[in-house]
Amino acid sequence: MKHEIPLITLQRMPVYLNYLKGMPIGIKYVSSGYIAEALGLGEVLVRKDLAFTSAVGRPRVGYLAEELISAIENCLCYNGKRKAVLIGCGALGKAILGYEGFGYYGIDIVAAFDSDEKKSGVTVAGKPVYAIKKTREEIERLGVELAIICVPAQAAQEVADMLVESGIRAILNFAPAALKIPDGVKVRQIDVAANLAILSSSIK
Amino acid sequence: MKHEIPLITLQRMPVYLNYLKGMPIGIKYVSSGYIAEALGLGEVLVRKDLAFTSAVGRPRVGYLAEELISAIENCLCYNGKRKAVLIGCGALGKAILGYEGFGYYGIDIVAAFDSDEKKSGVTVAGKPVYAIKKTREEIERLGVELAIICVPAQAAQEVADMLVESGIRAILNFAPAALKIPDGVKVRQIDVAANLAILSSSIK
DNA sequence: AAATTATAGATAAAAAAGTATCAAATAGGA
DNA sequence: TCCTATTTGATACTTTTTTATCTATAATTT
Repeated sequence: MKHEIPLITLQRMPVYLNYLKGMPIGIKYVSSGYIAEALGLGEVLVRKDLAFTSAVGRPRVGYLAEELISAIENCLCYNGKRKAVLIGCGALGKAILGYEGFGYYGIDIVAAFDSDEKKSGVTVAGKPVYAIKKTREEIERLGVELAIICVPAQAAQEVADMLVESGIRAILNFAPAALKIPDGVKVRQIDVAANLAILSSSIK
Repeated sequence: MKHEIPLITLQRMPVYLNYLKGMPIGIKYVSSGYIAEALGLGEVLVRKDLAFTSAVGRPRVGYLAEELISAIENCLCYNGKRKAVLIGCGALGKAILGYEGFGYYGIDIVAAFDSDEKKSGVTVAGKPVYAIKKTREEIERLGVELAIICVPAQAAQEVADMLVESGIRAILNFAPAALKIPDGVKVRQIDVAANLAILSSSIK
């Protein structure tokens, strides 16, 4: 495996992984051309991406599917298990808590927080919900590195500041607000409406 | 406005828009440097992006905020209003139906569909829910162009095929599955777990 | 066993995206 | 009114990303 996988390659890794996991179980080998065709990418691009993993392909055959899957998984969670918390147990927060598939990437949502004290003490999808003022304490106690923000846009910056102070190292932000975050803390933004707008603009 | 805005620029448009809309109302002009600083981008990049809109800046002053906002909005929904449907009224589907902010981009979710017939007839966040077998009929009747897939991964391809047959032109897919879609129909994928995994991998 | 073919992996080229530099414009102050 | 500082928009340059080409390898066919 080479060093420092470019973000753009990293972003394609889950796409490869999904495709590979979705293949019929009988298939033992996959070629880069086959993957490229299925995903609408160039075959050289696929090979270059896969070159960042530890998988090696065999001429005339391709990659051993099973090996490729674990090589990509390894690449996506090569630091082992990571803990995450979720802030904001509204409809979206609850939906995410119920979402299976984090474990898949070595991520474990260990707790959720909400400003509505009435929600404290309950569990959603098996995850305990705490009052938001307990956030820092719990993050430090549990050694959490990742956070998911599902609060309304107006509250997002305040929550983000608190998360950064608590030592969180990466934030997935669903609030439609550009967060001001110090260097060193990574942020990714998911704005559902914006994504649909981008699609809408790109059709004539 | 130049022609054919690159996707990468289009993707930043909502970011600019959010930032601009979040500014204190007293501010009349914004410079590219100011925006760049706030969003952690290069100032030339911001100017290049904004050059795709119809907004023109004034030397020594910057862009008229109000004008810039509508220029970007115009750019993101320059075809006017678009109708969308949502397939799959589980927790995530309901959360999205309740999400305000589509109208903002000229998008109107006009109906939702679910395979569970018990949900037919009800409304979620004011949107009518129909049986999934009515999808094609309703899409054609209402002249819908956009669709949001919120069904489980196993069902996603089948739903996507039906949407394409019904004449849908762009799909926002929340199911963690790579969809095989004919050219001409645009797809964007949002995979929550994958996004968190990418973040997780990018911290050391 | 030799020839053929499909595929990986490497290298080179091209295209796209981002960054730096600079002239022109203009607001504000001397 | 003239000078200075700031900001746009254009152009040139650099870096990143993607695509094309080529060589080596190994499975398959002859």
